[in-house]
Amino acid sequence: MQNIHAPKNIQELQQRCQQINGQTLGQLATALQFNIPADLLHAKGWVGQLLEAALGATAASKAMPDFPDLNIELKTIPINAQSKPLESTYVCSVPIKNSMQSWRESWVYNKLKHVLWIPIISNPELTIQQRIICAPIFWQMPEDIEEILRTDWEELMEMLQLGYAQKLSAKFGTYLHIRPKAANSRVLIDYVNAEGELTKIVPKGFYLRPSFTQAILNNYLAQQKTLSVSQYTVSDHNS
DNA sequence: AGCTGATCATAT
DNA sequence: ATATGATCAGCT
Repeated sequence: MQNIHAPKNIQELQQRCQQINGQTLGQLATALQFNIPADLLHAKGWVGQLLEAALGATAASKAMPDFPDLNIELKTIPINAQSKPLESTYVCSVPIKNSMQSWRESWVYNKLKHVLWIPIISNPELTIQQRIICAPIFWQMPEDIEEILRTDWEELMEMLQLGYAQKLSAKFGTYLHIRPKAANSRVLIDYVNAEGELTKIVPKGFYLRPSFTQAILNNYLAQQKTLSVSQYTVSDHNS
């Protein structure tokens, strides 16, 4: 596996997903000549970048889908052997200064409209190289889900526009919520609060709660499919 | 144990 | 500084 170009069509992308389905991250990293980090603390984006390389996602691009020609976004989901998401999913940064957009114009909607989810069995007791790539989930945002996301997004953006960023905690939002997104909490940007005063806040990002990705996984599993072709069968429910 | 706030690396 | 890719880790 080498010199991977951008997939020309969705069939080609599906084929590539099939080729890595069931492989360990160690196997894939070796094939792509990626160095395997000792831990993810100092390599938090490593898994995503490995999968990007394997599938021919356009690397180092900005404000674009991972597969621009196909208009598909790639997201890895760390899950345990019971197919439970272990983390939330980062979507994009929150536009603080921009004037109000409509939902359909928003970055959140356009990033999440078509997503290729790739679950990775990532139990903490598994070393990085032992972690297993599962079957791909090609997903298009259903209408009922869109309504929930749209409502979340509109409420969150309204709070920001009205100057209530300080009160806007991660507790708001059914599926979509807002959390800090910065190198650290000392990174600050300008923000006009509800009183019209110029203040500073930590840059923020949109994230999807684990309950959101759990619903996607459950729906997929309900179609009599398994997430992995390896000896590690995700559909086995125990402990 | 799950959630929320904080944090890490790299590229442009 | 801000975008990409996320996971860490303290607190409830």
